Amino acid sequence: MTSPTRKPSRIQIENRQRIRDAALGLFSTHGFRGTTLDQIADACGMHKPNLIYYYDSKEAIHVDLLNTLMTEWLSPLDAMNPDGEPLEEILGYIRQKMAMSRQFPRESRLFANEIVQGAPRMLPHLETTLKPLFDKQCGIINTWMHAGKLAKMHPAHLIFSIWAVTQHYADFEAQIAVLLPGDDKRARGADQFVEDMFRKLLSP
Amino acid sequence: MTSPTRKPSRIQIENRQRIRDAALGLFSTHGFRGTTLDQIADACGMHKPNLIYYYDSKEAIHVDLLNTLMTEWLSPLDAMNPDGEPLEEILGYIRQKMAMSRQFPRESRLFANEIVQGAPRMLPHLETTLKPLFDKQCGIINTWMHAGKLAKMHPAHLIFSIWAVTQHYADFEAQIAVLLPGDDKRARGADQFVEDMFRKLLSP
DNA sequence: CAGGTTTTTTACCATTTGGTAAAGTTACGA
DNA sequence: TCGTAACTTTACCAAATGGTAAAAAACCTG
Repeated sequence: MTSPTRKPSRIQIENRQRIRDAALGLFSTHGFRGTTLDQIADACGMHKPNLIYYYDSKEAIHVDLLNTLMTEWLSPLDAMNPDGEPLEEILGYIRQKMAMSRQFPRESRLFANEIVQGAPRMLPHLETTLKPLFDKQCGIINTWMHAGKLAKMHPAHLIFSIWAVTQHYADFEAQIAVLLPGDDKRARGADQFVEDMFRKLLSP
Repeated sequence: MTSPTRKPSRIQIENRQRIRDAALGLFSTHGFRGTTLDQIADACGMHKPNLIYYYDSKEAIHVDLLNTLMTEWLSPLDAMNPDGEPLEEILGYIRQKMAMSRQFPRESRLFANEIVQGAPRMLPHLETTLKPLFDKQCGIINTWMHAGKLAKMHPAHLIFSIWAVTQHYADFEAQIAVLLPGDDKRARGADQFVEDMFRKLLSP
């Protein structure tokens, strides 16, 4: 690999992307230890030493994935506007989370795997990146509640419940597919239910 | 091992239990592939070949755990009484799920790991055991709703949301511990929030 | 307490797996 | 177009890992 200061070549950008995409699929369904370098190499049509040429180790791929995805995964939370209409801001956030569960289930499961196992590779990132954002948004929600715009409740637990319910549709998809077959209108039904649920909960 | 028809000896019962207990802790935090036989042997003070004496393979331990725990994990759902007071029956179920999240987080995470990864070793069990119970309880809830005892909503999604919110406290504990430190009153706050949330949601 | 049965331990093995060395090939700027 | 740096491939390795063979020890029952 070239010196760390040099900007990456076109080939580097492309191949790192190929690796991340293949690794995302595998890590998200088999976990870190359940995925082998050979599987990743296979999935992206490269040879194993070639992966190590682009990433120092298997763990480096995993860490890069987590860090790369963390920001975009959180961006809808950051986008909540303190000056907006409170109920619509939160419902908008919930809608985005539901859409992400459907469009990016691999990302959701990657994080789920990591957190369920105690966040061994992400705890620092949670402290430095997630925590400040979380606290800020809790503050905004709290302001809204005290202004009488929303029903009063513990903002942190409210966010937890939003994460729990929305991500559940991606993370526990295997179970849901068994219990509620015929997936045509499943997505719409879920959207409807979740929106109604939080609207009722939040209405003052 | 002795013939399969013979009833297990005292030592067999004890040692299988020791193995399951150690394996539960490890599988639930490192996943199936992330746990080694040596780790399990270490954790229960036995030698590796001794594990294989009691269980045919590492996978056999995992499967036995999942099957053994599935029933007790679901028993509160089964306990919902069609002739009881609807709101109290469901809130009672929710309280039990919250208590289980706190008392048996290892079990919760074991299942979470398994389901997130596509339930590779549990799909048949979900179909045969969980699905019928789930359908039955959805029917009961539906009856209650049509009798005007509860707000009308999709019963399946209601159960999903209960599972999502209650199990979230066990499965994502690592994240919650970062975001809401000072765990003294965290449990009480969670119980309060979840109960209020579903009471408001379900009131007709 | 004798003798077989169950349980534990030691030594070992084949495969898998993350990673390396180094030669070979391709891309690209001067 | 030529030389060098970037990239790819082949061959390989040490450690980890799931599991076995068989001897040794502990246990139970007649």
